[in-house]
Amino acid sequence: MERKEGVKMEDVMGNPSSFSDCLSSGFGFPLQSIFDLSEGEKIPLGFMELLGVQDSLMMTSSSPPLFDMTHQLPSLATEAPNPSKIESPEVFNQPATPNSSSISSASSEAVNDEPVKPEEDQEEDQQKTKKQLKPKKTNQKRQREPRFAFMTKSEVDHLEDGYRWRKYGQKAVKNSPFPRSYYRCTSTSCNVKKRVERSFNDPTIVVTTYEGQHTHPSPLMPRPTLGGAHLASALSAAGAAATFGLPMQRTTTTPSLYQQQQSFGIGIGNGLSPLNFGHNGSNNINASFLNERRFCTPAGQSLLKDHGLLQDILPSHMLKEE
DNA sequence: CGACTTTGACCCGCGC
DNA sequence: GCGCGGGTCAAAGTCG
Repeated sequence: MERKEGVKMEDVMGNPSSFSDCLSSGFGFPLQSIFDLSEGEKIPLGFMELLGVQDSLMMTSSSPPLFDMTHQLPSLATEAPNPSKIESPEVFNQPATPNSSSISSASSEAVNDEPVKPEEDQEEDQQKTKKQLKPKKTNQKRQREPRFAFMTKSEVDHLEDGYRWRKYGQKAVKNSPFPRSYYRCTSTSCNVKKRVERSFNDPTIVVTTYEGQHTHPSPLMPRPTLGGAHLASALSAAGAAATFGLPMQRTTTTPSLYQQQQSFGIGIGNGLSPLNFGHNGSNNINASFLNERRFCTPAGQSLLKDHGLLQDILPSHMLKEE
């Protein structure tokens, strides 16, 4: 059940227009252009499977939109590439508007995750590190941290997110010319990982998957001051960002690149994810943000029809909303 | 010299 | 059981 029951993007997105309506209402400005998929067109879905995404749904904004969404997003409309550009749907089924946004999700492969590993596990990790190739316990499945994935339109692979990451691996991705990179938070005792890869169909889109929760504040930047109409969503994203190290817009040596980034995500997670984001408590905001999402039922309805792990994760009353 | 990246090998889970 | 693909490790190389 771990891999097979991934929620396809079409399930997540449901009716595209409804989904965009949903987003619009959530963000307070039109996003239609972003999600304006022509009928019959497939919605992104490969990513979810690719990411092993499953389970419940949450959405959050992150990254540049976090701080300047009104400026960023409308520009997306004009940037939307020609859908006819899409190729090889059998491989990736890239969104019709690939640069439109980030679709993210968090899986709940580790429903019982805790931010901090128990001592036993830590010892085990250490042992594993020392005796890397030694046999592992057989009856204990490798537990995965909850994951949160999102797509970001960016020309740089490794988005600055306030945390320091060490790359520990890179693998070629099947059916994709772009490799997947594996990063780990450099902070000791922080076991957050992330994977970064480019969309096969739209190389300008970077798919970032965070796994685990930071057990420490960002070493590189203080929590930004947020305000204005998008505070709620911004904070929501900030909560996720704080936890997962989502890219946050900040001044860098390549500001132009970051200005091009556009992302927000649909977190697909277990009970933990949306509401339990953040190690230090932006939960309420997340919750309210999610409530907004929750009542955008068309997408949710469609989503919920795909059962898989969702049923296990979403509150029952959400399931009944269809 | 420490931090980080690259890269090939290995392990593990899953599907057939 | 076998093969495939994803994920991880760690030695070697690179960079500042």
